[in-house]
Amino acid sequence: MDPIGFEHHDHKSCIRTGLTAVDTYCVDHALQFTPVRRRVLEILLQQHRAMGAYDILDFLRAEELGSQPPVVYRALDFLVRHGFAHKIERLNAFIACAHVGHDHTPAFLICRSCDAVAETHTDPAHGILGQTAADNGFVIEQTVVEVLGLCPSCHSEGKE
Amino acid sequence: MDPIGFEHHDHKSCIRTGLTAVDTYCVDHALQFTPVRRRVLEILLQQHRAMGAYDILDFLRAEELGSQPPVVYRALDFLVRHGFAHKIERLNAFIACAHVGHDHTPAFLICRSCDAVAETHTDPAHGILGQTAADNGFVIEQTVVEVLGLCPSCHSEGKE
DNA sequence: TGATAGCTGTTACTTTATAACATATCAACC
DNA sequence: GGTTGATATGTTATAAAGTAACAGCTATCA
Repeated sequence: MDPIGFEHHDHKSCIRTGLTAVDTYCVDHALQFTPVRRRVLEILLQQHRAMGAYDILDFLRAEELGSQPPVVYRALDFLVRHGFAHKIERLNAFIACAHVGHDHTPAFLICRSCDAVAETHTDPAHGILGQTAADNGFVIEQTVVEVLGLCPSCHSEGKE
Repeated sequence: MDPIGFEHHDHKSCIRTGLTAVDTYCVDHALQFTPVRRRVLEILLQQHRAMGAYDILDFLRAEELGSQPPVVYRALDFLVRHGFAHKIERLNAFIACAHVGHDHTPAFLICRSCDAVAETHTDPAHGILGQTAADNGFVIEQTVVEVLGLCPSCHSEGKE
């Protein structure tokens, strides 16, 4: 499970693979992967970047697939709830999950210069943080890890 | 540096200590710790919880210390920029720093049941995440770590 | 003494997100 | 086959969070 986001790749196959994985998962788990939900995920996969809910809504509007905020927020809620997409809290934005089907705690590397986002993973239960939580009787359920900095290409261009 | 937030403590002294530490830091670093900025920090210390900007603004309004959003957002920006307060992205809220003066990467334990927030710290540069960033040439500048779950007292009360 | 830099006050606005209710779809069950 | 319940969508309206832009104030200092 390498981080996905900064390197070049076969993007068409990455969209296809992502949708197929979710199709399969939804069939297996009796989830309704409806047209709106599918299209929102497809937009996220196609754009391959963190998108605001209203950015996504613009796409839906253009194709008459729902035009009001609750439509896109509900679809995003479904996708996030089932791990098909993630919310980047720091950006108030959403991104397709790069590791559908793998149980993982996502972590994001966010470039502050070009806004590229790469998904990787982490293991909060171990290390100093997990130890602190355990010592204090705190029960970890979900972990948000978002790293800000400079991606390889912005860094090599000497961006400040 | 123990996590601060869930256990009982001498709260008055904690407010006093926090303000004094920032007073000193600002004198040493030629920062202007103005009345509005001081009062916002004091409110955060007194309330000892994550507060939305508009919650803080309500306090300021009541004492005629500025009544419009930019006033509180600017004060918060100052406090966050210098590490006297932190933003909890997940809650769109702010909290006084519990470790002023110590150079640290804050991490927060957030109870989803009672909204209590405890500040602890982490070390993102080490572990799997730091390794991944290094391997990919990503330069880490800032890290957001927010853990959601159940605090000891909500957990022991059997909250779901 | 006027020029600069930084802080505050205010208006107006943008962006992000949700409550509430009506309508539609579909499968399970009698 | 009609009823019911659960789930999804459509829509209006509004709440909550955050910012741009500009005017005015204060202190410092060349």
